[in-house]
Amino acid sequence: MSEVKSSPPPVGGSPRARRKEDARARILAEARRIVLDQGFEALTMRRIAEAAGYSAAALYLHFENREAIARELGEAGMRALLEALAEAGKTVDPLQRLKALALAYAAFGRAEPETYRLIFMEPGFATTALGGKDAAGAAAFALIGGVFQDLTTAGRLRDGLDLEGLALTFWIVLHGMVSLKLTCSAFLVAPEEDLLAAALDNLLHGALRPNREP
Amino acid sequence: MSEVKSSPPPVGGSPRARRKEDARARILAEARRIVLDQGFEALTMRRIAEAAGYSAAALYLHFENREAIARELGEAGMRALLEALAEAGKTVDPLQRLKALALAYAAFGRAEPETYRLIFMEPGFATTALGGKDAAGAAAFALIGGVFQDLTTAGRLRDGLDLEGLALTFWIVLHGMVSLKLTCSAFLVAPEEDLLAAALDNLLHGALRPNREP
DNA sequence: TCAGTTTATGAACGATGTTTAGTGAACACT
DNA sequence: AGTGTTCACTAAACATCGTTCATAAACTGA
Repeated sequence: MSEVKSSPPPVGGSPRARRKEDARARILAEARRIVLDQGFEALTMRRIAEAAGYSAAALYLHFENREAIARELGEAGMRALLEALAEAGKTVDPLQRLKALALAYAAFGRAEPETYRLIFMEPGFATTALGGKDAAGAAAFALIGGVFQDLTTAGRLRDGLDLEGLALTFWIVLHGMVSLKLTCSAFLVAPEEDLLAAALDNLLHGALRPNREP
Repeated sequence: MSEVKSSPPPVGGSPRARRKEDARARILAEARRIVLDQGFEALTMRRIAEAAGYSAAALYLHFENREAIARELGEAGMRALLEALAEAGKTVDPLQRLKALALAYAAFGRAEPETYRLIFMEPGFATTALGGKDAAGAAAFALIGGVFQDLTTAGRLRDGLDLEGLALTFWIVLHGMVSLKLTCSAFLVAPEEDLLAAALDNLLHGALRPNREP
C-alpha cells in the first residue's frame, strides 16, 4: 500500500550513515512483510533478522527493542491510514465526505487488519502513535473534526452540539466497528457497508421519533 | 467482583471428581488474580502453577492449554459483564435503561480493564465467548436489543429503522468507547460519562438539524 | 493386598527476547 | 602508508516461555 520509511528520511550524510539508514529501512520493510503475511504475533527478532540477512543480535544495533520495531511499524501504519483518510477527505460536500471517510477507515481496517490491530489494539502503541511529534493520528482526527466544523458553518447541525464530542463519537463508531469486526467477526455477520450506513444514519438523523415536547 | 467458577459446578460425585474440580477452581482463581493484578501478559503457566501450589506440568492435567485457561477466564468475565448489565437492565423506562446499560458497560470496562481486553480484544476469544453454548454474550446483546424492541412497541422510534442494526450500533459505540479508553487513554481525555452522554444524545436525537425537504 | 488408574513432578525440548565477548573491516589521523 | 579507534556484525549464552515425557507417588476398587 505505502512504503515503510522513517518520518524524515535524511538520505544524505556520510556513507556510513547512509548504509545504516539502508539497514534500518530494510529491517523495517521485512518486519512489515512478516506482520502482513503472518500476523503480528509472528514478528520475531530471529525471523526479522533472517529475512533481512542479519543475525538476531544485529537488530539491536539499529533498534532498541522488538517493541521499538513494532512501534515504528505502527507509526508508519498510522501515516498510511492518514493518507487513505486524506484521499477521502478531498470530497467537497461535508456529508458525502463523512461517508467517504467512514468507508476509507473501514477499508483500511479490512485491507490491513494486522496493521490496524498493531496501531489501535496493542497495549501502549496507540498512545505514542497519536501523540507523537509527527502526530499523524492528530492530523487524521482533525480530518474528522473538519467535517463537523464545515457542517456547523453550513448551519446543518443542531444547536448546542459539542463538536469535539461529536467528532469523538464518530471516531468511536468507526473504531468500534473495525475492531469488533477483527475480534468478533463471527458475531458481526452483516456486511460492513450496511452496518456503517446504519450507524451513520442513526448518528446523523437520530433513532428517536422527533417529538413536539422536548 | 464475582467468583470464577465453571459454568455448572457439579460439586457432587466421587471424592476424586471433587478434588479435581477443586484443583480446577483453584487454578482458575489464581489465574484470575494474576490477570487482575499484573495484567494478561503476566499470565504464565509457571506463575499460575506456583500460585496454585503445583508444578507447571500439573496444569496440563486440568486444562488443555494456556489458551484454555484464558478462554475460561474470558467466559467467566463475560458472565460477570452479563450480570452487571442484567442489573442495569431492570430499569423500567427504556431510555433510562439504555443509559443505565451504557453506564454499566463502561463501568465494567473501567473496573476490569484486563478482563475486558481478554474478552474483546484478544484475537480469537470473543468469538467463542459470544457464540458458546452458554452464550452469555448473546444474552447480553439481547438485553440491548430488548431496549429498542420496547422503544419500538412504545412507538418512540423513527419508522423504517433496522432494529438489529440499531442495537449493533449501540454496542459498537460502547465497545469503541471502552476499548479506545483502554488503548488511547492519553487521547480520550474527556470523562467517560460526558463522552457517553454525548454519544447517546447523538445516537438518539441525531446530529443534523431536522430538515423540511428530505 | 494388589493391580490399575489418576495425579503430580523434574527434566528436557524448542523457541522467545536480550546481553555479552570477540572479530574483522572501515574509518580517521599523523 | 601505518596505526589506533570506532563501527557493524556474529556466535554463544542467559533467562523465560509453552509444552511434552518418563517416572514416581497416591489413591481406588477388587
